[in-house]
Amino acid sequence: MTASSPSLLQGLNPEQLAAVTWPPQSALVLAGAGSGKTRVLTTRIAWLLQTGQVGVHGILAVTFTNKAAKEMQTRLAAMVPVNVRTLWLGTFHGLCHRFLRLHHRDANLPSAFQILDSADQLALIKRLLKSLNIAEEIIAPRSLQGFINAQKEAGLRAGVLDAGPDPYSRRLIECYATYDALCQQEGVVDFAELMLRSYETLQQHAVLRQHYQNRFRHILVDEFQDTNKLQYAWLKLLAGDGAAVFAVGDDDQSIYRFRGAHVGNMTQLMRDFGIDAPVKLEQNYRSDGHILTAANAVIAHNSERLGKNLRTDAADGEKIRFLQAADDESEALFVSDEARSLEREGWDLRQIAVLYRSNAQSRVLEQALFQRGIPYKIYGGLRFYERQEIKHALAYLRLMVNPHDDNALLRVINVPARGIGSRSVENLQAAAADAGTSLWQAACALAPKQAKIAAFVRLVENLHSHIGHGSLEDWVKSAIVESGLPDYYRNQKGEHQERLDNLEELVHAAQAFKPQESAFEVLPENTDDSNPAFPLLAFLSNAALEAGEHQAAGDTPALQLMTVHAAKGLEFDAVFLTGLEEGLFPSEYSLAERDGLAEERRLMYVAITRARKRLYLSMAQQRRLHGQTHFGLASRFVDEIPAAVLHRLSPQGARAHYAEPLPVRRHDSPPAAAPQLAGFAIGQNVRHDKFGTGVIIDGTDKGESARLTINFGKNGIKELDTRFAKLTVV
DNA sequence: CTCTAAGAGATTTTT
DNA sequence: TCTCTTAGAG
Repeated sequence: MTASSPSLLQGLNPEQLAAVTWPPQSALVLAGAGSGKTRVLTTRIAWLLQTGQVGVHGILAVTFTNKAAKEMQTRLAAMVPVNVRTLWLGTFHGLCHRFLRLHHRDANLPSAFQILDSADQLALIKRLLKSLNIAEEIIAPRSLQGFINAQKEAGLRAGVLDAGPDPYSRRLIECYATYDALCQQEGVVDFAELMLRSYETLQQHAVLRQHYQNRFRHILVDEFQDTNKLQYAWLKLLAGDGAAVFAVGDDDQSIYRFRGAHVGNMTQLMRDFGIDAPVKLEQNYRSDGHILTAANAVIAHNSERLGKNLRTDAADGEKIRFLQAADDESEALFVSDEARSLEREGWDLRQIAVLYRSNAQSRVLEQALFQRGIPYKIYGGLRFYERQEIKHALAYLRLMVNPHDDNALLRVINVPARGIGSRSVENLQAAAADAGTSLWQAACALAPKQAKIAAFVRLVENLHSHIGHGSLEDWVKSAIVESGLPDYYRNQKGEHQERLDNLEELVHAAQAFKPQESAFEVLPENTDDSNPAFPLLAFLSNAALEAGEHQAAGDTPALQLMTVHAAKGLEFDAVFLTGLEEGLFPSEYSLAERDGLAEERRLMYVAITRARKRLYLSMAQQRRLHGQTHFGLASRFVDEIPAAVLHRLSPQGARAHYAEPLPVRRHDSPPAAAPQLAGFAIGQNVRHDKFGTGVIIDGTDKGESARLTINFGKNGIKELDTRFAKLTVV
């Protein structure tokens, strides 16, 4: 074995070095925000390879997002020469997809199975409910979708679910069973199915299981705190008795419980794999001291942590600025003005983020930024492969590979309009149901009698005939042109140019597409699967698994707007954390859930640790939400930040003054001219001996005194008379 | 088929 | 308040 080259381990701190050179045993690495997590993970792989402890063949490296997988791949390639084809590095779903392509027969799937994205899944569910004659008022399609996905992510099939006495649950379970049968019949798998089917296939086929258990000696997992129960079971099954699992994660950054993430997997891993204690990475290379102090202080309010405290060699830096704005509009204007000032001072707008708890908050911010002419970019819109025109084009491509894809057929049988209205489609569906065939077969049967359906059948047959000659790019071009989509969009009034551009872009994407994964390579053992449509199949799978960027990178510098969730894993020179109000952040919903507050606090921790140099916190005393005015108190999370690192800005002329420390001064007059309420006013913050601090949300003047409605946050909303209640203005 | 109007629902989201 | 979806009329 050659000694590892010094350059590989150079520059690692002692913690990182310990993690990277961990003996070939399982480990749980607790990696704090900004502690060099990705570096440790990739260097560990490089080190294992370089020291000859394992071949590329013996490594399985799993991430959650395509972005993270690519990042690792790039970094790894820079460290050691790796054959990307033999390395199993990818997302959970990407790897399961590869596995199912390779072993589709064992998994009982057709070789050309297709992947349903969430929207496709929902469409199929709606169709299913209709066919079962279940009104959407009885079972909402979205809740059924949530139910099915949750069950699959818990590893449960309809057959093993206990209906119990509740007829609604029984209904859901029946729908789940029918849904699975329908998917199987149509040869489609949803995201959760990719995982579950892989897991079951491994479980049921001992030879296959042993093959992979013997093969993967080192299993490395990124963002381990985000794994759900099924993913954990899958990892455990693959690891078997012999593999070393190297899991990197941060329990304090677990913010995806609502979609099935199970932090308990971290302690479970320690138990199942005999790990005595986690390896901790606590040295932070991102944020200045005060920012870290705030982050540590906030997260310390959570119990049941694995325990970790970030430290830095950096200076304290600037204090955290906190603004209590009168309302959401002034908050937004403050952010806008401040961002512009920062830009003038030489900060890069791309390195400044505006974060919020919920997407609805972005509107006010957008308006203010637009008003001030500050370029911004929002993360969270439709992604490339989710756009209507792209999904239409993809539906034609799917019919090209497999005309029995009912979802695809229904999507485009009348787009562009070709005289096959809802009535004709219903007839078609009835015919298919009667004959027990796909819609395509029913359409072919009806074609001799109905000219319009015959035309559509001819179109699809013609598309199908392209396969076997020409390139992927040619096929995509043909599908777009022959479908008539470009004319359809050209003839539509309104903005169609963007859609036409996107269709053009789809052709470019096909041109540039190279299937990266070996899943589509023809294996010696299944040579009969040399399906000539494989490039298209790979292209379609890629479109479903990797829906593309939320926003084109763009070259003009722009402020970055996103939810706190979307900001996880990113970092910025300056961060504006807005809407820090009780009920918003922490969200009202979370307070009702068990451990909901702890998760919100982790979210706050994530938000704080995004900032390198400067952090702004802001709240609005009055905010319009869903058409109603809400009066909110400052978030409890702000109070959890030590006063010593917090600098409260005065709302008036915050910009003009904040260069010098200001005395604590709060806004003490309501934004709207309010009637005198015995010296109080709506919107004011007041303190009561028993109820604590609250905000006046309503009041009636009674001459000498006033009757005030006060929101005391967690202590409830009280009506108090100023004659009796001892209230002091804060 | 397309347009309009009315109604419901409105954390967080990757694959 | 706003946005998305769907039902019904033209």
